[in-house]
Amino acid sequence: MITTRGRYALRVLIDLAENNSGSYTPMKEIAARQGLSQKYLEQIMPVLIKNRIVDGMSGKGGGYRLVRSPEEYVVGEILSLTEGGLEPVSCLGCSADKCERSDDCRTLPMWKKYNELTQDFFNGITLADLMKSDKI
Amino acid sequence: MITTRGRYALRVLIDLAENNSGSYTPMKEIAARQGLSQKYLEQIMPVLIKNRIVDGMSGKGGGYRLVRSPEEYVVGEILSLTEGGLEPVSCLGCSADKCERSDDCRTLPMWKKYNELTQDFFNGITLADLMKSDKI
DNA sequence: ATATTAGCCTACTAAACAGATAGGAAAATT
DNA sequence: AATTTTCCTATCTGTTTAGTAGGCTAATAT
Repeated sequence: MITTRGRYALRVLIDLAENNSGSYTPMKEIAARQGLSQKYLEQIMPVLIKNRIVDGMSGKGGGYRLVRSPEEYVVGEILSLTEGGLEPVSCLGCSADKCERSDDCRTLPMWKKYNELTQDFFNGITLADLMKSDKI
Repeated sequence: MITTRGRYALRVLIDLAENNSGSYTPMKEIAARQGLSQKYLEQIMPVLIKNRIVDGMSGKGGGYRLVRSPEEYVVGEILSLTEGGLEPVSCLGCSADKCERSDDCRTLPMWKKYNELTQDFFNGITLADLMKSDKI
């Protein structure tokens, strides 16, 4: 289940893209427009900063800014970063504690295929696609 | 994320299908073969009984038995029942507290499409498919 | 009768996660 | 120096996950 972290991150990025004036947009504005807690969003942003998804600027006149054009943002990347992966079962996670039954697990191939399906789906959608909803 | 409830339920059904002798298989045997807690499985089984997925028989010689042939079991049904739905975001759940922004939500169409993709994927796989892993 | 087995029920726990709230430090701009 | 804003850390409440433990009843086969 996709949590608020991933969903809110997407909404912030869409908001930034739709209200893009070239300058920085303070989180206060975005939170008000989106009806979300500013403090909670401030917690989600650092991971986007560290991974060069957005550019953050402190001080008066500061805020956040996209660093690419909307077509260059892939939804799968945003969700993976903010959710910490999109794997449908724990055995496929990065902290994969290698199940000893995995060699003859009857369901593992299914989970793997579903994982690929999920990755492909979300990697096939860009921020620009989300803005013109008929593309989805 | 698919939890142990859904994954274990599938493993129980596969075990029943693979060791199908026509008679009833006690949970003790299944738990031992699959390396799972019998008590925990006992918690998961009632939902499968109530929805006529398996047939349970008390007393000596009792246990559980499939009521259909493996080709007639769809993975999506098993997962939906044991997980309580497969929706990727809470706004698509049955206890849908109708988000007031849903009319112009930029991401809702994506979640809906992903939901359909997920349903279609798991509804396209049967227990019989899981048994011959090359089919996946 | 006795042993076996599901079915049901209650209670409990330990750990993690979800969804925040709060306070303040650091940086940058005016 | 004052203000704005990011950025960091801590805390909190409630829920979920993944079990464990125990016992009771009803049904069934031998």
